[in-house]
Amino acid sequence: MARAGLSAERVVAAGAELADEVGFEGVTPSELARRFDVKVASLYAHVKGAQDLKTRIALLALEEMADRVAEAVAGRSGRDALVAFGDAYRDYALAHPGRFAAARFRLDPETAAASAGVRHAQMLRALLRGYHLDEPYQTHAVRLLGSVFAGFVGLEGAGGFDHSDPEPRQSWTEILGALDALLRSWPTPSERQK
Amino acid sequence: MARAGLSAERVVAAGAELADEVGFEGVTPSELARRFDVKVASLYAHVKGAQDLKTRIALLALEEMADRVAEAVAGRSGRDALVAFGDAYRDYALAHPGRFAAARFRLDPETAAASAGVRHAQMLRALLRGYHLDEPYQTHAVRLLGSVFAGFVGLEGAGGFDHSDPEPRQSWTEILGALDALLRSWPTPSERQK
DNA sequence: TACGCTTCCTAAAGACATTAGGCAAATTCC
DNA sequence: GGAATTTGCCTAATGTCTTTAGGAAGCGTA
Repeated sequence: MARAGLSAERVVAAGAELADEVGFEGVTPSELARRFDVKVASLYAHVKGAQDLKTRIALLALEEMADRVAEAVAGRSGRDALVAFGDAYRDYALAHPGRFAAARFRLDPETAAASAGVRHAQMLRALLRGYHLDEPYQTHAVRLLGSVFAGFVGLEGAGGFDHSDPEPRQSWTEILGALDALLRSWPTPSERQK
Repeated sequence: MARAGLSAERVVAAGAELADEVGFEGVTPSELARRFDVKVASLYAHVKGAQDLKTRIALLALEEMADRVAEAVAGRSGRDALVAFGDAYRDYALAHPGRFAAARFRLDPETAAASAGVRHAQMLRALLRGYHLDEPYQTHAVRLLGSVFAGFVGLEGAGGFDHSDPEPRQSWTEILGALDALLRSWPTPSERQK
């Protein structure tokens, strides 16, 4: 009885590949076992179950995204950093739609707190240092950027921009530029006086 | 053999209720049949299958959201309309998380084209008339607003804002205000000269 | 009242997730 | 190098879900 040479890492990595091919919801222990040419039950030696598998893929995706973003923004600041951050995020999602969907998988609070998700937030805050925002505007800005990134990329990936004309890429560039301007003037002078 | 009095409408409505209770992915023909105290196969007289059921719930949610937004923005313009739009959208998602998730269910292109999803885009464009943007900035703006709305509400609903301090509501208000300012100065004077 | 349409049923097949228990391959230790 | 142990993969079985086929009973209508 030859062994397939599985391991938790290989199973999760294959799950991530599978997600990119067929969508995150198509990632099932059964399909994965088929790809490894192994019986389903065998996977349970490496992964606790379907939930665990999805969670691990989500964690992997969060790590990978955080790594790419970190590399992209390294040595940049201000608008350059904003664009680098956004592009790294979006490029990852376009290249790995299933992993990106996985990264949006709901994790329980403890798992989320120990995930690379916190690095994402930290990097956003680091990016915003270049804009000299005081609290609570810094938090508002983190949420705004997170919302725009997740929202735009999610809609683009879901085909939400398929039936109107300019390339999504153009809107993306303009939006990043506008966000840069917005952050520079936030809070507005009139609000600063309060 | 007493009849349960089902119909496609009742099944879909119950499916929407169920989605809000247990999440959209928890909506299954089996669970629905249990709630109606009916055998699973009976549902197939009203709905083609699980996919059809989910699609119909998605369409219902899109309709409901569009109706609420339409009522909220009626008679308003500019910043008032923007805030009304955003609040109606967000309030709906908070009150009906399962339906909101359903509205983000991927529909095939023809179904999407015939759905209330197009009303959403039309209403955004109508809203933006108050900001006098020329193409392609109007499209960029539609995409920006769509991204912020979907992104913020999605993250909030997923608990993404649970571990930092200001209430999401505050960030939301500030973000809407900032978007209003952004749209007013978009494109920037320097870009207008090009 | 008898007809037909619709609603709901039983029955059955196929896919997936999960657990229990067994055997063989790899690893470790002498 | 061989024995002991750990580990990887298997068979078997159970329960859940989806879907289809075909039958019987309620409901409206002629």
